[in-house]
Amino acid sequence: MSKYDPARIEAKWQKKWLEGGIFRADDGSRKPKYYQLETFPYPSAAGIHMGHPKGYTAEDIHARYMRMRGREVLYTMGWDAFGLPTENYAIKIGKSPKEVAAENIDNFRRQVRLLGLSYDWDREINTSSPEYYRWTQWLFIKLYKKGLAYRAKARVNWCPQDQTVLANEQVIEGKCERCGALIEEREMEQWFLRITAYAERLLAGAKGLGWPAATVKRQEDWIGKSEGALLGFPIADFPESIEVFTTRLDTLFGATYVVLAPEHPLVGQLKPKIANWKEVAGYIEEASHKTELMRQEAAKEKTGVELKEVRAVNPATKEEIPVWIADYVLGSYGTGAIMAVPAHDERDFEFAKKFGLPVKQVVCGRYPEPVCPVLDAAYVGTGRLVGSGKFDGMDSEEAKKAIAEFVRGTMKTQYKLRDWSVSRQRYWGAPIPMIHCPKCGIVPVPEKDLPVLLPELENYRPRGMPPLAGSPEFIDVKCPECAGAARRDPETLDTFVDSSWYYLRYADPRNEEAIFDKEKARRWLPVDLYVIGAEHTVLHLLYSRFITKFLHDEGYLAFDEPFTNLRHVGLILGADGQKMSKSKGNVVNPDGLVKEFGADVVRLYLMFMGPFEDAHPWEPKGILGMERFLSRVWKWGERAVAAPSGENAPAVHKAIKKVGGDIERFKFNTAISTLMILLNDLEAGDRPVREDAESFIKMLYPFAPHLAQELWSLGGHENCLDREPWPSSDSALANAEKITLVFQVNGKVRGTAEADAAIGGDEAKALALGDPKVRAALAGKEPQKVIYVEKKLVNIVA
RNA sequence: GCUGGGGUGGCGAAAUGGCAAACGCACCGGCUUUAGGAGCCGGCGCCGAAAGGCUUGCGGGUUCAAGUCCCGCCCCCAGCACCA
Repeated sequence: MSKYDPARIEAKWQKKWLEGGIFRADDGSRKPKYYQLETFPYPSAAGIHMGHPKGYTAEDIHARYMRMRGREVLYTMGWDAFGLPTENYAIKIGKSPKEVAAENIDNFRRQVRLLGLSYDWDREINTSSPEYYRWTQWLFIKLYKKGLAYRAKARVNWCPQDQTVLANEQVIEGKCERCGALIEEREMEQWFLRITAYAERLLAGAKGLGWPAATVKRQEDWIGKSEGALLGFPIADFPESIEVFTTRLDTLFGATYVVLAPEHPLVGQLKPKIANWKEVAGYIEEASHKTELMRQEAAKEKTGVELKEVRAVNPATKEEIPVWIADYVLGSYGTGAIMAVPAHDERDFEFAKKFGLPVKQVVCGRYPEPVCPVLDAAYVGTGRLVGSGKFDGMDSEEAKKAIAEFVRGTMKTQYKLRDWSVSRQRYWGAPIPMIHCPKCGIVPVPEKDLPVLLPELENYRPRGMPPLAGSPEFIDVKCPECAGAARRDPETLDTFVDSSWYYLRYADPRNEEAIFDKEKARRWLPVDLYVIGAEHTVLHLLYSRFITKFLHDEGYLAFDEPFTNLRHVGLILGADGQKMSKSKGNVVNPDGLVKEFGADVVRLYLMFMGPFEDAHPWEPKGILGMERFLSRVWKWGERAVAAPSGENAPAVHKAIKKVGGDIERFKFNTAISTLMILLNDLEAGDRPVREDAESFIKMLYPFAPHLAQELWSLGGHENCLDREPWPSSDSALANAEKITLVFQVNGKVRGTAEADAAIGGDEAKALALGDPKVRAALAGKEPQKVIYVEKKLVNIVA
C-alpha cells in the first residue's frame, strides 16, 4: 500500500494530458458542442490569487463532466493583457509594458497549469498581440463605417493620476476605478461608440437569457428606459421656450415652476432679462466646480436660484410661473430642464418647501375627495385628476395621453445609458486605427494595412499628451486617400473594447484572414455557459452584447446574444473578511497550497467552502478535511479497484444521480458531501466491489482529476477518464428496499420505524397506531384524522 | 432613499411544505503510536440527572405539518444613487 502523493501523480498526469492533446476542442467532431467560458484574467504582476482558481475549478469540473456526458467541449484560456496597471508598473520598474505583460502572462500560465485545468491550450489568445488587436482595430473600423464610432467633444471623466479619460462605468463614487484618484470633468474631443443606438435591443434581449435575475435587472437599470413626453413651456416676452421631459404629463396642471440645470444654454441667452444675474452667475460658477462626488454629498440639501423677472407659461393652465436654476436637475439627462410638480415629486416637493414655492395637488389617490388634503409629502402614486380643468376625474394613465394631445407634447423614450467613451490617452492598448488628414478629415486605416502596430517607445510616461503623440515615426503618415501628410490618431482603445469580443475569437483563434470563420462560429457559438465575477454585471456584459448584436447585423453571426447562460462566482475574501488586495496585505496565493496539499485538495476545498455564488473569507484550516478525504479515497481506492466484480450498490446509483444534478446546478459543495457520504458507506461495507470503485472514481474525476485518473490506471485502464461516459444511474436500483417511516402525533415526531419500501398506506397507518410512543402521546385520545405521506411519514391528528 | 440578496450550532453550511442542523472544520473523550499538526472509534444546538421539553432574526397568519408559503417589523450585505 502506498501513500497518497499528489506531487508525484499530478505532474505526471498534467504532462500526459498536455502532450496527448486530450482537451483539444475538435472542430470536426460530430458530438454536440458545448462552449464554456470564463472571464479571461488580467495578468497582473502579483500573479493569481485564491479567487481565480475558484471560478476556474468550477468551470473545469463542469467541462470534464460535460465531456463525460458526450459533449465536444470548447474550453480555453486567454489573457486580457492590455491596460493601465501593467503600463504603470512597467514605468515604475523601468521596463517596457510589452516585456512586463509577457512575464506576467508566463507567470499566470504557470500558476494556472498547476491546477490541472482541462483547457485547450492551442486556442490561447492574448489581446495585446498584433494577431489579436488587428481584429480589435478591424472591429473599430467596421463600427466607424456604420456610423457607430464617432468623434465628439464632450464632458468626460478625467483621471488626473492616470492622465486618461474613463468611461462612466469606470468611475466609482466619483473616483477612478483603477487608482482611486478623484475624477475631474473635462471638455475633450473623444472617440465614442454609439451603444445608445442599441439601447432598446439591449433591453429587450436581456429578458430571455438564462442569467441571474439580479444581473438582468442591473442591465435594465443601467439602460434606464423611461417613457414620457417632451413639451415646451413658453417664456413670457421671449422668443424661445423651455423644453422639458416628463414621465408624468398627468400632473402638468400642478407644475408650479420650471427648473433648468445650471449649465443649460438658455440661461446665457436669458442673461439680459435676468434681474439678479450676479447671483445667478455665482451659482453657475459654484456648480461647475462641484465634482460628481460633492454633488452627491450635497444631495441631501437642495440649492438653487430663481431667475428673477423670467417667467415661463404653463401650457395647460396658461399661468405664468417662476423659473429657477438648480443642480438637482442634471444637464446631461433629458433636456436639462424640468417642469416641477412639487405635489407629486419628492425632489420638487423638498425644493418647493425650502424656497416657499406653491404646492398644488392635481392627482388624488382616493377620488372624489371633498377637499384634497394639505400634503405633508409628495404623492407620487397614480389616481384621478383634480384641479385640472376638463381633465378632472380622469385616470392618471388616460390623462397622460389626453393632456399630451391637449398641449401638443411629443411622446419620447429616454434612456440613462450614454455612449461609450473609448479613447484612452495612454500607451498600452490597441492604437486607434484612424488617420487625421488636413484635407480629407478623418480617414480609417485601410484594412490591408492592419494591424496598426503599437511601437516601442523610449518613454511611456504620459506628459499631458498621449505617449504615442510624442513618436514622429508613429504619428507621421501619408493619408490613404490623398497621399498628403497626415497624422495617426495618438490614442489607444479602452481595454473593454478588447474584451468585448474575445469569446468570438476562441472559436477560431488563429485565423489571419478574418476575425473568425463563419462556419467555425456557427460550430461553437454562442457561449453556452459563462462564469464571471458579479462585479462585471454591467460593463463588460453590456459591451459584449452590443458588439455581438452589431456583428449579427453585419451578417457575421447568426445569433445576437453572446452568452446563453451565466453564473456568478462569489469572491474569496481575505482572512479578515475584506476583499483581497495588495495594499491590505491579505492576498492568498494558491502556489504554496498546491505545493503543500496538491491541486486536487485545493480544488476540492474551494468547491466545498459553500455555495458557489457566495463570498467566503479564506479560512485555511478546513483544507485538512479535504486532505483527509482524498487520503481515504486513495487508501480505499487502491484496494477496491482490484476487488472482485459485482453490481453497483443502491447507494452508488443514488449518488450518481445526485452528483450529476449538483454539477449541472453548480452545487459543488453538496456534490462533494455526497461523495463523502458515499465513501463512508462503501468503506463500511463488508468487502469492496470493483464496479462501485469505478463508479466512484468516475464521479470523483471532475473534482479531483489527477487522483481519479491515477486510481483508474491502477485499476488496469489505459484510457483517459475524460473519454469515459458518466456512469448511469438506475433509478429502480437507487431506491433501497428499506425505508424509515416517521410517526407524528399532531405534527410532532413521536417515533420512527423501518419498513418495506413497498408498504401500503393502511399498513403504515396501522404500524404508526401500534407504536408504543405514539400510543403514549395519544394518551387514549381518538385519532380524528390520519395522514400518510408515501414512503415518508404518518401524521396522526387527535 | 430605491432595487436585489440574505439572517439556521463555536465556524463554513445542508434541508422537492414532511425526522432542522446532513457533510466538513474546530473542540472534547478513548484506542493506537518512540512521537504527532498522522490514523481509527465515539461525543458535540439549548435546558434537563433522566424522561422529556425548547430551538432556524422578531411578531402574527395559512396548513394535519412551516427554516421553507403569506402579512408586518428589525438587522446585515451588495448594487444604484437627485435620471424628472
